Amino acid sequence: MNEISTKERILDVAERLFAEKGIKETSLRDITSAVGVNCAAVNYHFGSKEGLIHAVITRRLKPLNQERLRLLESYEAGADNGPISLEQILHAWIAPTIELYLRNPRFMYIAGRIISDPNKELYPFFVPQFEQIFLRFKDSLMRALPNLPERELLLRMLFILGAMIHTWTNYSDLERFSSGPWPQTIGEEVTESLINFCAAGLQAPFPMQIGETP
Amino acid sequence: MNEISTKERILDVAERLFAEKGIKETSLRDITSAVGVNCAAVNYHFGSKEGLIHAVITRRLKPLNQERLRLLESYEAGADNGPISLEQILHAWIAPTIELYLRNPRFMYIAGRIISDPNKELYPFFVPQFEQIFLRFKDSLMRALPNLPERELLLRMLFILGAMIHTWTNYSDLERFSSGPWPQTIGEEVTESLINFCAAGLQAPFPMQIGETP
DNA sequence: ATATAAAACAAACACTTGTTTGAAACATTT
DNA sequence: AAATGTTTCAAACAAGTGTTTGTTTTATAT
Repeated sequence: MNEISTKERILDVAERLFAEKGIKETSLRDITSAVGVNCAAVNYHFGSKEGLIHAVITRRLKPLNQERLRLLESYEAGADNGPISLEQILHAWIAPTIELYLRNPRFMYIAGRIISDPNKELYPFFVPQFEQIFLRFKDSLMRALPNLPERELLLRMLFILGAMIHTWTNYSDLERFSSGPWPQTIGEEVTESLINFCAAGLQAPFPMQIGETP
Repeated sequence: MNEISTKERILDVAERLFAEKGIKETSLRDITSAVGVNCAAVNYHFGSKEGLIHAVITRRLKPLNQERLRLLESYEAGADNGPISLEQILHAWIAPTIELYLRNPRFMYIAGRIISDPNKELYPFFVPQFEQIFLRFKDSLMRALPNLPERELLLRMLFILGAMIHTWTNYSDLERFSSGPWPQTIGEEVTESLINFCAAGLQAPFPMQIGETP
């Protein structure tokens, strides 16, 4: 009755292997043999390997961006048309990713990898899912930082994106540099540190800026 | 006389193709046919594909880290044993990468990709080249920020690393979000913005910290 | 010029890749 | 129970992978 369908089991295993070995480095036979089905199952259920990749991505990315938008709008509604704090904007942007990471660490590896992939095969599919939400947050940040030139704001958003993605994918590497014990997985505390760091970076005085109101 | 050896031409082309298509996605035949030599040339000169990859990396990474160390030590020598500014530390860490990027944008793509690659095949080779210099900068930062707990410092260094790498590899993506004209390549100005952003982030007050001396 | 070493070559090797095919097993509906 | 549609399977396909082999060309040294 409550069995998981083959289609969904393929998605789960593919997500895991994509994260562990990389997308290109994972063969369909790796996936299907781990699931325990025939190698043709992927082509049957998803049409092609690319179809499988798309399905793996969309399954997580859609709810993630919906949650981001939901949070941002709830904060903005609470401040009725007034500007909301940087911390709130950053929280709406970052917190859902950490929640998703806590529930499913593997997907974040995949997302981070696709974004930093110079082979832009997946870009035409991936970027449009980000465009809308990115512009939405850009608008929010422009209202919160009215004196910051657009170019500088975009650069700082790029820095934030990089810090966030890199934290997902490389947090565990820090263990070797720590003299004390190092928690194996990312927790709420890291979210706070990241938001804290980024908020300070966003508020950094812009060198060329004159007559700024603090 | 002044001809470029086959070995070096292979390195140049491999670097270009690795950056454009990815390492795993680039076949030896892609490289050798672009150079105009036989497909066995790579195995002859570098032993294997992995040998070629190692050679491509080391050629750029070694001078980069040497320059970073040189800058850091020159700053520290100028302050005779006193603490040096965050901006100086960050400059020693970031500026050489941008200089390398200006001279050779392609390598930075490769480096960024290897770091964010979940397939850790290249890690045992790549990370040791970073370990020493990373610890060196960690020490410098700990002296400049004596009140910051080690864990928080390491996290912030991770954020900085991510911002830097992501800027190398994804700067051009910002064009689509800019309403005005967007310079195609990264210039000195971006370095300054990055250092500015990271310095502010490093100096962010740590929530759990009490009795801090500014 | 001749011997010796280095470099480049064509051709094949064994292997893996994503995909397709046609038949078998299963489930559902009539 | 028979017919229909869905899912799974074994087997093969064509194309591409890194690597090895033995030979030929080129350069260097005696």
